[in-house]
Amino acid sequence: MVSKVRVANEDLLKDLNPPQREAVTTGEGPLLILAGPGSGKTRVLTHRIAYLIEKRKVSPSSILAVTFTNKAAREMRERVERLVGSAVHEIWIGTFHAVCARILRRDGEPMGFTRNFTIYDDGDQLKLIEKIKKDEKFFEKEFHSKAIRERINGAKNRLIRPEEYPQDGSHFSEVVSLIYSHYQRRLQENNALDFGDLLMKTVELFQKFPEILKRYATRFPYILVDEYQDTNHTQYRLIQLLSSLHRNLCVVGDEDQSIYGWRGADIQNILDFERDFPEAKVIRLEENYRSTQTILDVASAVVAKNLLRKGKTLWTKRKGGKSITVMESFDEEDEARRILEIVMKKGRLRDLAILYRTNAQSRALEEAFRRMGVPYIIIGGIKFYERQEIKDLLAYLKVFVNLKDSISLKRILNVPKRGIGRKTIEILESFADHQSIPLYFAIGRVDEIEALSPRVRSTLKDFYKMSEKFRKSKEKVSLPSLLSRLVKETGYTTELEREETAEAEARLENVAELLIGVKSFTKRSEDTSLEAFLQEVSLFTEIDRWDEAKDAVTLMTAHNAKGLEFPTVIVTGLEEGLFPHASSYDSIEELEEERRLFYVALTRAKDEVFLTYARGRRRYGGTLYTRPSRFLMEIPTPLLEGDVSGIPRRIKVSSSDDFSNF
DNA sequence: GCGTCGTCGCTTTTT
DNA sequence: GCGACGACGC
Repeated sequence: MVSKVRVANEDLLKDLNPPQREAVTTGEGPLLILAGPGSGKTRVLTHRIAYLIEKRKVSPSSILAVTFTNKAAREMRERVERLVGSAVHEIWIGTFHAVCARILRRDGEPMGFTRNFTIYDDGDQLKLIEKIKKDEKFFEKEFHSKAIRERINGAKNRLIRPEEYPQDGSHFSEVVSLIYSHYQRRLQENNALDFGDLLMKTVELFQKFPEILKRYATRFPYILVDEYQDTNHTQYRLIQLLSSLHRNLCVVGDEDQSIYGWRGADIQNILDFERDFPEAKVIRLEENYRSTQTILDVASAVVAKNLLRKGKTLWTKRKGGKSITVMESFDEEDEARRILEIVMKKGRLRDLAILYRTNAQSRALEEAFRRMGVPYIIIGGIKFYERQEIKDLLAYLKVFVNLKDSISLKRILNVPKRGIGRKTIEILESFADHQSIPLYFAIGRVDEIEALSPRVRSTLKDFYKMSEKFRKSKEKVSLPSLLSRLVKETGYTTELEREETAEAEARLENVAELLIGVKSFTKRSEDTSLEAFLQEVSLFTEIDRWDEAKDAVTLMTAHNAKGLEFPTVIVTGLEEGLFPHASSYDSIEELEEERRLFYVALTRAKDEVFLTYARGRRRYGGTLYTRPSRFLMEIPTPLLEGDVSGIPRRIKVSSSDDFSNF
């Protein structure tokens, strides 16, 4: 093992091309690496970290590497470990959210929550907003909770506090601002933070307590950020603050792959890097090691239509390559059938990815695959950790860790059914409000609540006793045994077993899968505490589930495909209104983002690309007749084969076209 | 407190 | 065209 590591060290620069080598060896000062798809970005990042440690004798503990997904973080960790061995454990490698959660658990207490805070997902956010609407009497129907949530999230992405929420004179902006401030207060009462808070509270912590910032900024003289084009304003500020002392900031990104603008990502962050750091060195990685020249030509031709970019020229030693095949279908079922024909001709199913714009498109494909018995994996859609039974069990665990988490508590009070209904919860909540105590403590004091019947009181006491027992045992027993005892003692599975329906069956399977998941977590994780498990689950993403070893076709959205590669890629639903999506029509920025998304989809392919579109698509029952996507038209005709005659030279989109159903 | 019926929103992408 | 969730009745 030791000798292996040493050999790797000597080879640290051997297999790198000149710009890659420069990116790895450039020492101090800000560095912007513009890395096209397939240009060895992760290779450069990992080798750079190894080079810092081995050649520049930088302590591993003074390096911070930030990514967007757990998958990217894990991959970076594994690859750095191969280069430097166990020193990798001292490096902070993690997603923005995980790194912030770690900082806040250590030092966040002055911000008004304790280290065992719960992380609320979008479902929890919605419940909280709805509760506020009820309590504060916002009855107007036009205030959709989801719209309010989007506004609150958007504000947090831009580091805007409730009292700073911009007023445009509309009633809605007043309501958002008001609900936002209630919302923040309630989060604090629940000792909970949402995703946006993880980032925003960390920045606020650093701004309010410069000595804490100084500690972190001193500790991390070397900061690396992956996918810099996807950072939002809050993440941008965070990185600025952390790197303010040493200015050894290395960011890697590609403005052409910026596809998260709708989530607050600001493409300007990467475009302005040289303005922020005038002394920055800029390195372009333009040699592509993934795709054929044909694929690159197509992708480049498409993205060249965008105006908001720095521009780069991708090239590869893999000259030529198969033409891109266009396929026209009658409708989505026909499309699925034809895709299956392509799939059947290929030997290894894991070599194939089918990409689409919206998750809803997976349905027709899924049915076709199932009918033909072809193995497939769908990433996205109904997520594992968002399934009811999983959320139920996790809610129990969350309460054991954080008693103030009333959202989770309410979820489990009557699950499985124990006769605690709406009325009882109302009585408990009103008592809790009057006493200014969290709901859980109200349950501990049921004897003081006269409005409750003796029977309900005794049920609540049983519930309380059981919770206390589990809560106290969580330090003593292992996580898997805690969970299996919980399942048994609450009677959660007994209730499902009695049902004897296919749905209950599936739920039982999911519960079993959760138990397996907990076991595997305990095996692979250093910190096997319940708290650590809950955090991992909260920050888990769909793509983390992707298992490349399994021989199955992968179905996912183009968004989820970023960072992956496949020998064959099939991009489906290339129709006006769908891809590009109709919601992007009213702004150039959004249309350019759609085009970048298409670019991302194309550049996942190593050898072969199929592009499909349907003439009509079922939507809400009716059929919508569609035209081929303008993106097809942007591909130079000589590079295409197949049903090219269906693609008009120019696609006119007139205002009379009805895309309102999209 | 629980089951049934009706309404509404969904299908843009998610850490 | 369906699923989730809320209102209402028992």
